[in-house]
Formats: sequence, structure tokens, C-alpha cells
Amino acid sequence: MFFSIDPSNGVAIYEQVVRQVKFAVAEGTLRPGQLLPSVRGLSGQLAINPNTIHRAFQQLQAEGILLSQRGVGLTVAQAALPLCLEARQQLISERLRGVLAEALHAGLSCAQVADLVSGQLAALEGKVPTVASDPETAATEDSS
Amino acid sequence: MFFSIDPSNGVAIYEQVVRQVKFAVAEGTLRPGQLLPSVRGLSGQLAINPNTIHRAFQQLQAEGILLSQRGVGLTVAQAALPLCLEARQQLISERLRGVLAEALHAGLSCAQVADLVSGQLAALEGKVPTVASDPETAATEDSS
Amino acid sequence: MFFSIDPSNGVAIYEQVVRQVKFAVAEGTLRPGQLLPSVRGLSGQLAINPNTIHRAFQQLQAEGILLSQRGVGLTVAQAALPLCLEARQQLISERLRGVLAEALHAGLSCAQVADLVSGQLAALEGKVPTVASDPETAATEDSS
Amino acid sequence: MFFSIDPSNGVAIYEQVVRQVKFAVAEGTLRPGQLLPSVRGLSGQLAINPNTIHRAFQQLQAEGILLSQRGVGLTVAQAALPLCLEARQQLISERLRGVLAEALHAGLSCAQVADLVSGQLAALEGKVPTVASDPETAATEDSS
DNA sequence: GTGGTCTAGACCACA
DNA sequence: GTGGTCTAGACCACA
Repeated sequence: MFFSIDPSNGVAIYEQVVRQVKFAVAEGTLRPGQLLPSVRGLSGQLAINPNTIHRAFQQLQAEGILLSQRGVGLTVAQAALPLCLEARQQLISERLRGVLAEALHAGLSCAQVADLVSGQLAALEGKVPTVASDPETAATEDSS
Repeated sequence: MFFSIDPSNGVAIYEQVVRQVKFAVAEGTLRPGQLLPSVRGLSGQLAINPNTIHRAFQQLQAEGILLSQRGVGLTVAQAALPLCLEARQQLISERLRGVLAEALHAGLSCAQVADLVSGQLAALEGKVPTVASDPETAATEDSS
Repeated sequence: MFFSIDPSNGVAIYEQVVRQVKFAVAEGTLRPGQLLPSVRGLSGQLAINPNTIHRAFQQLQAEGILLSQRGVGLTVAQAALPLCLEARQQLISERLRGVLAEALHAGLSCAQVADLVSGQLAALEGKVPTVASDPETAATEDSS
Repeated sequence: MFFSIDPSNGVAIYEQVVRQVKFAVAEGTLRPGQLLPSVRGLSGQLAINPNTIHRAFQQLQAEGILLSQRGVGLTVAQAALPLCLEARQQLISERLRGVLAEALHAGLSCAQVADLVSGQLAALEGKVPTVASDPETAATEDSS
């Protein structure tokens, strides 16, 4: 499956599961109506306690992203896609903002931060893609 | 002072204090030999429990960045600067890597991520999206 | 305290706690800003597992009725009163509607149901108060 | 048929089936000796798992309300009527008592509760708030 | 098999 | 002391 959990990265495990379900819906890996992997199944696969998975799924139900079908399992709600697209943008922007703010606060310049970012992006993608479609941004990165 | 604590950003408060002391040393705000603000002072100023500050300072001593001087207080160790420059790079790269990896994992393209980054950087700096071609910013880094 | 839990009445215990906190806020027993009894305290007093209390409090946080203050405890949110007044009306109406519908469905007449209700209300209050300020309603009860 | 199941009203589904069979006997819709709809039939009609229906019917047999007739099906026991009249009174009174107690506990006055009740009764019956002075309803009860 | 609830108990961050 | 997270494991209703 598409989950990758890091139990020691500061973010609570159940929160990581919540985020990743939202992301999976946002990118279309999970579609409205689709059945999720069972609590016990995921639990085994990720070597995480079923309760922890359950808690994540419960939060997703509370947010209207999952629906519980008695005796069947949990499915992606019909209205989930827009909710998750919105949530993805929000969640990523938030974390990004926090990290960038910290970097600047730490005394790095915008140029240094931008360098770091493009370096990491390149490494993460194994390529040096035109990082931004915006030629200006690309230029500043090269030149900094 | 230079600390800005966010009790709800996932990172433990004491950890935030540790990071920010390292960053202050790295950017030169805190210099080797300099006296740190007292536990009580910082505690009052940041509205944080003294235990939490104390714990952060203890960790910094364990890492050789702070020295306890009897009857005086805690000072920045002579060897602290390189340690903190190194640490800053490491800490920021780590968090950045994590966030960028998550963004890509979430289904955003490199271009979308880069756009987000330059947008946020611009917002954080109050400048136009030309992220860092600004010679002033670059200059301040070199000179600091 | 004001909680009375019945572990075997079909409603989940945590749900009973959630309801009763809302009711306590609605009637003014719990006021915005006020500190709630601690999870462990309530847990002991009600002879309920702390996790169960915790789950109830968590849901109340998610609904914006409680706020967590690190190391201090949980307080009633400033905006809680209207939320709880609304919720009380809703929760009680829902259950009432269900029971009355069942009674009618079961073949009782409106008059029989109304009799049952006024009998029970009288018993619960230990008096025969002017059940409704509306003279008509009172009349039907007396006459049925 | 006369069943109306609400999978999300807190009462277990099999319990709802049990209650509704009792109610049907109490109001005369199901008469002693009469054959019940088959498990499969009901199951299909209510979109409920046959196991759930089966469990309900088993409980009704245990209570002496249904009889299994080999090769025929389940019939209403001869002694069922008084049992079910008794049970109806009991079941409805219980639930009613619970809901009313909760409403009073929640801080509503008897008058407010009585108003709610007469409002709901009126809505449920599509009649005016004169809750039950209607001779017709009373008549049907006597005659059933 | 599925999810939902509850208990018991550990460990953490924070005041 | 406070709440937050996580594990382990039981029992229930339902398919």
C-alpha cells in the first residue's frame, strides 16, 4: 500500500495515517466509494497497533472523509475529494511555512534556503527537473 | 530576545528552545563566552515553565554548546560556533527534506512544490516572488 | 460532580460523557473558561477507564467545546455556551423523537403516549407541576 | 411489512427487530398462530444480514413469543399476546423514562420537556397540538 | 471476516 | 500533578 509511517518523526502515528489517507484521496489513489484496507490489515502491514489505525480512521470519519459500513468496512465518502484536495494544500503549506520560517529565523538567506530546497527536490526526484515552471524562480536558484 | 516558540507545531517546546539557541549561535546573535539569559528570565518572557527551559539548557550542555559557570550562569562554549553551524545545516536540511518528501509523496509535482516554496518565501520576507536574486540579502549572509 | 453514567444503557460511555458535558455547559454548571475535572479524577470517581474519559474529552475538543492547556488541564472554550445550547436541543429532540415515534409505531395512541409522558415526568419530579405553561397541553394530559 | 429499522439509532438492529415483532403482536398486526415472514424474505426486504434476523427470531423463541414449526417456519405462540402487551408497555416506558430523565437532567424544565413532547407528537401524527383528545385514535386502540 | 467500545497500563511533554 | 500517545487484548454487533 501507499503508507509510509515513521514512528519517530515527531508527528503522531495516527496523524501520519490521517494525512496519508487525505493525500491518497487527493492524488486519486483512493477514490470515493472505494473500500479502505481493514484496520487489522493495515495494522499488521505497518506493524502498528490496531487502535492507532482505528483512531486515525475515526478522525477521518469525523471529518466526513470516510464512512463506516457496518460489518463491511470503511469507504471513502463521495464528498471526500474536494475536502482532501483542500486539506492537502493546507497541510503542506502549513508545514512548509513552518520550516521556511525557521530557516530564515535561523539566519539563512532566502537564496540559501532556495538553494537547499532545489537541492533537496532534485535529490528526492533523482533528476533536476525544471523545478518551477516560472523561469524567474528557476533562474534565482541557479544563480544563488 | 530571539526566541519564538509555537506550542502547537508538533515540535516539543524544549526542542524548539534547543534549536533556537543553536541557530542564535550559528548566526552570531549569541557569541562564544556570552552569558545566556537566565532560566527564570527566559521562562517568564516566553511564558514557558522553567523546567522546560532548564531541560533545553541541559541538553545544550550535554552537547558541549553551553557551559555552566558556577555562580555566573550559562555561557556559550568557545567551540560552539562550528558545532552550531553544522547543527543548523543539519537540522534545517532534515526538516526541509521531510516536508518536501511529504509534499511529493502527497502527489504534488516538483514544480508545484517549488511554486509553493517561492510563494511562501516571498510572503515571509515581504518581498516579491523573485526569491533571492536580491543582492542585499546575499550580502548580509556573507558579512555575518 | 454532575455526571451519572449508566454503562449498560446502550449509549457508549464516552458518548454519555460527551452529552453530559454539553448539558452541563448548557445549563451553566460549567462555564466558559472553567477547568474541567481531570481525566484521572473523573475516571476514578466514575469508575471508568481514563482512556474512555479521554476519548470523550477529545471529541469535545474536536467540536470546539473544550480547550487543552498543556500541563494544566482542559477548560471550557469561550464559544462553548451557544454550541452547547444548540447541541442540547438537538440531542434531546432527536432521542425524544425516536422514542415517541416508536411508541406510536408500536400501536399506542397519542393520548396513551401523552399519559405515559406526564406520568413519568411527574414521577421524575416528585411533584405534579404545571407540566406545560400551555393550558391546552396541560388540559389534554389531565383529561387523557 | 411493518418493520422500520434505523441502523444508526444506537439500538442494536437485532434488538430493533425483536421490539418490532413484539409491538406487532401487541397491536394485533401479528396474531397468535400466524406465520412470520421468512428470515430470507425479511432479510432481503430490510437489507439486513440474515444472521441478524435469525438472532432476533431466536431471542423471540427463547422468550416464548415465537414457535418454530418444522418445515413450516416460525409462528406466533398462542400465549404471545399478553406477553407482548406487557413487553410493549415495559419497553416503551423504559426508553421514555430514560429520555425524559436525561432531558430534566440536562436542565430543561418539565414544562419545556412537555412542550417538546407535544410538539413532536403533533409533528409525528400530522395533527394539531391537541395531543390526544381525538376520539378516533382512542377508539382504534379499544377496538384492536 | 468487518469496525466499535472498553480496559489496563506504559511512557512522554509540560506545569 | 496535567493531558497525549501508543500498545495489548477483550468483547460486541454485524456481514
